[in-house]
Amino acid sequence: MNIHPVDTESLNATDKRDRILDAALSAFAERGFHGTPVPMIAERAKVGAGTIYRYFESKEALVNALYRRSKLALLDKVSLDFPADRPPRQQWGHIFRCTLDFAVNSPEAFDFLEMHHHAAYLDDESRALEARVWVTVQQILATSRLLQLTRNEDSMLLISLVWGGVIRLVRCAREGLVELSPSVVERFENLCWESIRA
Amino acid sequence: MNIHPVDTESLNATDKRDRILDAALSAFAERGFHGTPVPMIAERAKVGAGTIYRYFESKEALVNALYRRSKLALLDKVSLDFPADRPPRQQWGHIFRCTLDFAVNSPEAFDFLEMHHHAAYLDDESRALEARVWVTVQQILATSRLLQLTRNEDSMLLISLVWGGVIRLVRCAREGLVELSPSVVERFENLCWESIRA
DNA sequence: GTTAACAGAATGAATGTTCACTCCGTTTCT
DNA sequence: AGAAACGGAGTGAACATTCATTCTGTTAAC
Repeated sequence: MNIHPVDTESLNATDKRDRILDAALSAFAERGFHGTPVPMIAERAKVGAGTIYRYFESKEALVNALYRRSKLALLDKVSLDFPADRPPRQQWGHIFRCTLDFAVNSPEAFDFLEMHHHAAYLDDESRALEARVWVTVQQILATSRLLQLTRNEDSMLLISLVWGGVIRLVRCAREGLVELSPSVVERFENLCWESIRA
Repeated sequence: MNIHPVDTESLNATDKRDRILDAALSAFAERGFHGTPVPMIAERAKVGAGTIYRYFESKEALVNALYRRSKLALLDKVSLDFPADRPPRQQWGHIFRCTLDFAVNSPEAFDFLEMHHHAAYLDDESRALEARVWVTVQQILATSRLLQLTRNEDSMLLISLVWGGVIRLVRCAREGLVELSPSVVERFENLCWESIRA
């Protein structure tokens, strides 16, 4: 018997859907897709196991919804206030800081997005989103290359080096091998830029 | 009683053990640890499911044995003919080429080693091996820094950038976004070196 | 204003499936 | 022949998913 009044706000459907997504994110980021039982997600979300199936058709539909939510969260962060009319150096700085911000403030989402084996269960919509992001980044780099501000090198190689480096930096920070102090962040941003600039 | 050598016997056994490890590697690299049923490994290795338990105590013991075998394969490759008495530039080239060689010739082992979620099931022995490799790399970089041949920067940052970049390059190649031609390999090797040298 | 009836969201025990691992009859060695 | 290795059906546990039921907020009746 619950003698306290029920908070009707918290029973809002959107809110519950988000609770399930949040719970799934923390579980997947920690244990992977196959390593996470649906009932565990239900427990973390504090809902019945059956409730999850009111919001998502299947475990696979859930992980896809989560993937898109996470990817869009990062994409939106970068897109907001993107300095489209400033020099590539500033554009790079913006992307870099947004990404690190995201990694620090939403570590589970960042880890989840960088996990392997997404390919095995991602649906067409998720893959389309992935491709969209990729094309955007390449366009930015192509532009700065035309301006001769970055190296005259295959953009895939430059992106690989810098993006791989950022991901690795975050992982090292996660493992306590590096502290992401403002100084370290700034130095790494410069290090990356030095490695791709003309 | 048995006056015959047991060579044949043990060779067969070793061979079968390797078949199981090979099968596990291809399955784990493709589907992850939790996503791979033991009977699937047995089928790929063309042995009975029970036979696996003659060679490995559990699925977890199997993945640990596999992890160490894969890690040591890369480590041995780098250690063999390591140009310890040549300049850091050549040492880097050696590490880089060995790693790419490994990624190209043993793609499953490379992918498997770079997967997330090893932490969840790796035992002490596996983690000790991991640490050993890490320390070795840091020592090499520390030396070249003393010689003022690489940037006077936190070695963790330099390693993050370069190692992260290599991993990302391999993944891009895997996805068909880059072709690992000799020219690309050489250019990326130089790109990495440029990014860390003094 | 109070109560009864209703709609549909939520639940968690039940279901059928799949898993890691075992056991024992068969095969392969010496 | 005897021993060791093997295979794969068998086993209980854990899984994803379902569904009969409960709960809750809203409305209708008086």
